[in-house]
Parts: sequence; structure tokens; C-alpha cells
Amino acid sequence: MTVTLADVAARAQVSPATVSRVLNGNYPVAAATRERVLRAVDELDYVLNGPASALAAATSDLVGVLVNDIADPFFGIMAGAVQSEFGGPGGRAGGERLAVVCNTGGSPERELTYLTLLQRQRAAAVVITGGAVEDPAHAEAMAGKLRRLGEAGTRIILCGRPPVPDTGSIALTFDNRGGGRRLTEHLLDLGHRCIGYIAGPEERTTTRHRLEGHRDALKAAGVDESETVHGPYDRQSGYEAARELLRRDPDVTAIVAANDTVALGACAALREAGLRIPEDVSVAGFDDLPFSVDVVPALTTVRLPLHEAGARAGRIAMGREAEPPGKVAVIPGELMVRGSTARPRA
Amino acid sequence: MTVTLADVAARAQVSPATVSRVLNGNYPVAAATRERVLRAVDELDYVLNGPASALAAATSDLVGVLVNDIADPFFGIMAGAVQSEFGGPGGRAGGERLAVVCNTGGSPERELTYLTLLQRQRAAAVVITGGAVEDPAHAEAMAGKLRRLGEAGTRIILCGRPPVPDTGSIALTFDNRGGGRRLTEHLLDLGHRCIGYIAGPEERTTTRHRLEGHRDALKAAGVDESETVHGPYDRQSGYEAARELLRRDPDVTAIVAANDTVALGACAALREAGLRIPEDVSVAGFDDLPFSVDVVPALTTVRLPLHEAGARAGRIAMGREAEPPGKVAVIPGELMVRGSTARPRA
DNA sequence: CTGTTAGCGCTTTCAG
DNA sequence: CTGAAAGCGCTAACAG
Repeated sequence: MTVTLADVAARAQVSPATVSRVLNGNYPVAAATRERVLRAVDELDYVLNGPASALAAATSDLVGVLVNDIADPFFGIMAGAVQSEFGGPGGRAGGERLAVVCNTGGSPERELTYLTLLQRQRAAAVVITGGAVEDPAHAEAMAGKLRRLGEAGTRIILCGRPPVPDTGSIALTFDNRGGGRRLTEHLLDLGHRCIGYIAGPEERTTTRHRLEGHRDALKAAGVDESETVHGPYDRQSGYEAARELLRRDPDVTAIVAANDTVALGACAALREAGLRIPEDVSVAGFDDLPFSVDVVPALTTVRLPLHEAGARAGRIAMGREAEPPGKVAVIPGELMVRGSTARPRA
Repeated sequence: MTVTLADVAARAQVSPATVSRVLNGNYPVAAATRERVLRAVDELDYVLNGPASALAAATSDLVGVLVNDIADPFFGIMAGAVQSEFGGPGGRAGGERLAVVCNTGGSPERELTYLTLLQRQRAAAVVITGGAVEDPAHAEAMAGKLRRLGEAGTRIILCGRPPVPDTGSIALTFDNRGGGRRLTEHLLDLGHRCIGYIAGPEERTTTRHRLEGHRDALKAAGVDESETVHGPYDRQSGYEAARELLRRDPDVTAIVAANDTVALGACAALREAGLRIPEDVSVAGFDDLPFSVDVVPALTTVRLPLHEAGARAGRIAMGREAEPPGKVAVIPGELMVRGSTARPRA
């Protein structure tokens, strides 16, 4: 029914082994023979059977990319960058790898489930992006899973997430803490003393690190922390949190949001409340997503090199770039000062 | 080395077949036996070998989702919705399907390559999202590939893309033409007579249909078409196109953009040119992405039910929803009138 | 309800 | 450089 490697072999008048060799190109084959085989492949419209191949070779060409929220450009940009490093010049079989992105939706269970599914497929590598959930039980389960994956030969790269020791995984970590600190320092420098903070979901590493940076800056300046509200990383959450912040303390002169999307929601709430940005309230985000420079006023934020980090993760996954020394690289963020922050009203 | 199904069978004192049956849950097994097997699985930390299973069963639990640009929320939202219909309550093996999203970057070659890779994996279903490239050679190649995939038992769902006849594929198509028409009618109603158009990339079905709708409205109103500029679906393109439009015709009173992201770029260019929105120039987008309601002024646009469409595609892929009559469903867009459009200056 | 028996289609030593 | 043969780990009849 469906054409197999044996059919190709018959047609090309060679043995199945030879066909396999030319397809994988990892073994010397006479040019004339190769030609004949390739022709047969074309004529028969043959497509390699992935599972059979993976079974026999005990490895597959699948690379998994786990993201917390595929609808969020933060993850989309990283995932796209990871994939951009695969698949060479679109040739025939060759070094093609199927980069597959899996959406955990931020759920710890789904994260584990996807890892199992990937383990099942004997994935060549797994790139896990974005903040981790800090629940101890889940952290332990993850560490165990990662270790087993690593032992089974799957390369693991953590991208934008803290290292998990003793699992053989490689981590490219964003300096969320440093970025958070610089952002608040900027606001402090402008003269703000009452800074509301809209944090991300609790028990998330990104949330905690950004918040810690914020507090570091406050403490260094001897300024008391104002109100802090937690919520998911979406615009709705920013909208509601800003209203809550205003209710708790109508005198806030600045609001720092967990990320740019949240900041956008916060801006909407402020405007609805009749407050001007930045004249009445300054607003800052995090990540520097593409839209952030275009909103009005343009958003002050911390730029994270999402594309670069993802691309690097992709290269490491492909074995095309050496792993960083100590298996960990810290990637700094860059403060982008724009129109949404200014001196507080006198 | 790595634990196999045979190991589990030995430990549970049953035959491999029985283990397979409890794992797949598609065959009656005595409760006590099942318990024993499950315990052995846990104790041995056994993970099914996907390739072996796929090879023997001649099907896999992979579902591919092709997107043109994973960094664009338009696709992220649909892809996330597709996946949301898979994987039940996160149970053990069960009906889990590995939904994998593949980023074509809008390249026809990569689209074909991914389809081949998916065919190789014997994917259970493939969901292809977003506009198609209209180049005849590519269209033919795609039709052939889709037909072969279908024959091999892979279910194909086109989501947000026109049907491809005679391939057995199912299409959930957005009414881009109708949406485009209503949008321009809205502008015409407001009194605009000189409407610049920033179209998407040439040879894309979405581009063509939206543009046709625009022209339909113009023609029905007896208004001449103004300038039209083509470009990719990103903010940069919108920015440049708007400048170009202004250069060609400084008297435009309204600009319709290919989508919301492009509209945002266009807004930035207008503002730079000292033009107010909507007082001097009205701007409209398409898609109604999450940020569109939050930008200032809020964007008039055509809402496409991306999540609903993706979810439906996911359900069809899972075989949990009947295919639409005639294998084609047309999904309408909804005009969202907001602050970025108003009467032209007198 | 459970065990036995063949493969699924490919890769990979091992010879030639 | 090429062929022969032995599985990879699992599923699916077919008996019992």
C-alpha cells in the first residue's frame, strides 16, 4: 500500500541498507548508486517512516519547545527563534529536525505531561522557555523528569528560566532581578516615592525575581514599599490590578507592571480613571515586546533579547554551539526609557 | 538499559500484550490485573516508546499545527485554542495527543517540508492555519501533498484558509472578503472618500480577499480606489507603508491596514508626521487582537473569532466534532467600531 | 479475559 | 563500497 524503503531498493536495484545509507548520508555510497536511489525515491514519491526510523536508530529528529502561553508574543518570539535555527536550506531529508512547540498554558501538570510525551517520542532535545513554577513538589518532579530525559540522551535547554542543578540541563537565564532593580531605580531617580507594583502570578520564578529587584532598589534608596498586587500575565489582570492599586492608594505616582501586556491593561484602567500618563502616573513594563514602542505614550520597559536567547537555545539544541561554561549563562536586560515615565507631579 | 514493556510484563507477571492493553485502555482487562500492571509501570518508571508504538500500530498520537508566524498572536491564539482541545484532565497516557506547532515563517518551502516531516511521523491530524500562498506551482504541490497525507489516514483541517478541493481536507474559512467590505463601508458611511490601503503580502489569500472586500465596497459606492501599498504583516511594514501612502497622497483621510499589527505601525508613522488619529486621519485594522482595544485611540477593526475557530479545528482533529456539511464552514467577522475612526475633517 | 505469534519499516553490525 | 541478517519495542490478530 504505502511505499516503503524496500520498494525503493527494489526499484533502484540495490539493497535496503544502501537506500538507508543514501537517505541518511552518513556513510559512503558511490555517486552513481546514490543517483539511482534518489531517482527511485522521487519516482515513487517515497517518504521515510519516522517511527520505524526512530525505533531502529533509537533516536528521533524531534525537538520539543515548551512554552507557558503560546498566545503571548513573549513566548512566540522565543519559540520562533529556536525553530529558526533548525532545518537547513530546506533540502531533502538531511539535517531536518521537527521543532515542535508545546503549550503548557502555565500548568505544572501539562508541563510534566508534555515532557513525558516528548520522552516517549525519544526527542533529541527539549527547550523549556519562560518562568518556572516554584512549588516544591512540582520542582522535584521536574528535576526527576529532566534527569531521566537527560539520561535517555535528550539534550535539555532551559531558556529564560533558572538552572535546575544535577540534571545535566543547560540554562540561559534572564537577569530579571537586575532588570527589575534598574527599572525601579529609574523611577526613583525621577523622584517617585510611591510606586505601586503589579506582580505576575505567585510561585513563578520570573515574578519573584522581578519583584526582588524592585525591592532591592527600594531598600537601597531607603524608600518604603508601596502596594503590590499579584495576577496573571495578561492585560485583563493589569487592568484590574491597576484599579485595585488606585483604590488602595490614590496617591501612587508610578506603577510598575509585571510585563508589557499587563502594563497595557494598567494604562487602560488609569485612563478610565481620568489619569494622564505620564503626567499623573508613570507606568513601566517589562520585556519590550514589539508593540511597546508603538503604544501612546511609548512604554518604558526592560528589553529582554528574546530572539537572541531563543536562537542560542536552538543552536545548542542542535549541537551547533558549545554549552556555556558551567552550563549556565545569565542574559542581562536593557532599560528602555520612553514616554510613559516622567517626574511625578509636584 | 532503558525499561521496556517486556520488563513491565515480567514484573507484573503477565504477557506483554496485556500490558499493552491496559496502557491503551482499548480492550477489556481484569481490574486486578490492570492494577498490578499499573503498579509495575510506576515502580519501573516506565515510559512507552512512541516510535515503536507508532510503528506497530501504524498511527501516532501526533497532531501538527502549521502557523505562518508563531510570534504573531493571530497564530498564537489559534494554535493555543487547537491545543486546548487535546489532552483531557492530564491523566496518565489515555487520549493524550501531542499537539505540535510548526512555524513556517510564511515560507512555502517550509510549509511543504513540515508537511513531509509530519507525514513521516504518521501524524494523526494536521491543522493548517492562516492564509495560503497563491503561487500556482506551490498550490499544486500543496494539493498533492494534502491528498497523499489524507490517503495515509491523516485528517487535515484548514483553519482560516480557503478550501483545497479534492484533497479530503476540511476548511474553516474566515470571511475576509465580507469583513473587508464592511470595514470600508463603515469608512464610507463616515464620509471618507480618499482611503489609503495597506495590504498584506502579495499572493496571499488573506491579502487578496480583504482587498477584494475593500474594492467591492468602493465600487458599490461609486468611489474611486486610492493608493494601495503591499507589505508583510508586521508593524514595521505598517510604519513604512503609511509614510509611503502619505507621500503619494497627502490628502488621505483614512487608512485601512491589513491587520491590527500593521495598523499600529501605521499609527506611529502618522503621529510622527504630526497627524492626529482620528481627527486628521482615521485608521482601521483587522483581526481584533487583544491589544487593539487598549491602544490609544482604541482601534476600529474586524473581529475574527480566532479562539473559537482554533478550538473547533482542534475538536474536528480529535474526531470529537462532526465535520461541517460540504467540508467547508465560513466564519464571519464582526465589525468593531472604536475610537480610531471618525468623520473626516471638513 | 489473557497468552502466543508474527510482523510494522528501518538501521546497523558483520561479512564480502 | 554493498548486501545479508538480526533486531529496535510494540501491537494485533488469533487462539484459548
